[in-house]
Amino acid sequence: MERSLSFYLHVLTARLDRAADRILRAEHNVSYSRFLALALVGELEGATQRVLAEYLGVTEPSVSRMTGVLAGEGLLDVQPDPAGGNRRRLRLTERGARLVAAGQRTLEDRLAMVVAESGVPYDQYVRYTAQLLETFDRLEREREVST
Amino acid sequence: MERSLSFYLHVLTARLDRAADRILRAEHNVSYSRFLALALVGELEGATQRVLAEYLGVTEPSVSRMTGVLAGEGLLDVQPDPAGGNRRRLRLTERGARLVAAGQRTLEDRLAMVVAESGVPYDQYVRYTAQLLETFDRLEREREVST
DNA sequence: TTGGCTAAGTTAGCATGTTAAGTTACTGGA
DNA sequence: TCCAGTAACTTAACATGCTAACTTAGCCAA
Repeated sequence: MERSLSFYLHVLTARLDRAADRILRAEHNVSYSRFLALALVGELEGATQRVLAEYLGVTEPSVSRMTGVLAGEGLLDVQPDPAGGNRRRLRLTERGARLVAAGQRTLEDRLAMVVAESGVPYDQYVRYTAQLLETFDRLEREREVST
Repeated sequence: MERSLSFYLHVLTARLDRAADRILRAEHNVSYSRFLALALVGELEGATQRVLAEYLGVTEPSVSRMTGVLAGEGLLDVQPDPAGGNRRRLRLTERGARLVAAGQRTLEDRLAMVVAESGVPYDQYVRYTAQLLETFDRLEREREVST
C-alpha cells in the first residue's frame, strides 16, 4: 500500500486518542470519550443530546448511552427541556466542570510538547486540519442532499 | 473548549474512517478495519500477527480475532510458520488480493478529491502528518523505556 | 529428560462505535 | 377532540477497540 494520507491520519489519531485516554484515566479517572462529551457540554450550555451528537461527530444512540452513564456518575445534569418537546437539556455539574478544566490543561500541554518536538508548525497544521474537516463536511452534506 | 488540535484530528479522522467504511461496504462489501488489515498483509507478505498488530497500531488480541474472521471469509491464508515457533504466517488469498487492489483505487481517488477541493497542499499535509506520527512514536517508546 | 523462560497467540469481559427499529412528546388539520 | 406526522430519544444487537490472564511452542541449563 502506498502509505496514504487516510492511513497516516487513522494511525496518528488512534495513537493520540489512546495516549489521551491513558493520561486522563491515570490523572482524572475518566476515558477520553467521556471527557470529550463533557468538554463539549461545557461549551454548549444547555444543548440537547442531538446537538451534542452532531458536535461530537457520533450518533444519537451513542450520546444517549453516554449521557446516562455520565449522569449516573454525577458529572452531568440531564433535565427535560422546560420549553417542552421530547428533549433533554444537558449541563455540567460542579464536579463535571472541574474535571473538564483540569483535563484540558493536562492534555493541551502534552500535545503541544509533541508538536513542538516534531518541528511541525502547530498553527498551520491546525488550520489545515480544520480546513479539511470543513471541506469534508460540506461535501458530505452535498452528497446527502443528492441522495 | 478552545478547539484543540487533538479534537480536530479526532473528528476529522472519525469522519474519514466512516466515509471509507461506507464506501468500502457499498462497493466491495468489507469494513474499513478489515480492509486495512488486508492491505497491510498484502504489503507485509508472510508477516506474523504480532507484526501486523504493530503496523496497524492495534493490539494482538484485535489482530487475532480479525485474522480468524478474514480467514473464515476466504480473504486471508493463515498458516503455522514452517520455521517453527508459535507463529502464524499471513498471506492474501487470490480473492483478498483482488479486493485490496480494487479498494485502494476507490479510496485514494475519493480522498484526493476532498483534499484538492479544500485547497490544503496534499504533499505537505501528508509530510506533516507522517512527521507527527514519527515523533509521537519515538516519545512513546522513550516513555515506555523509562517506566 | 525435564522444568523454567520467552515469545506468540487466544480467551474473556468491558467500552463505545454503528444501524434498525421502537417509544415519547408535541403540533396541526379534519 | 383526536389522529397522523415529526422530532428527539431509547433499546437491541452487533463490530471492533482495549486490558488481564491464560495457553502453546520452542529453547536451554541442570
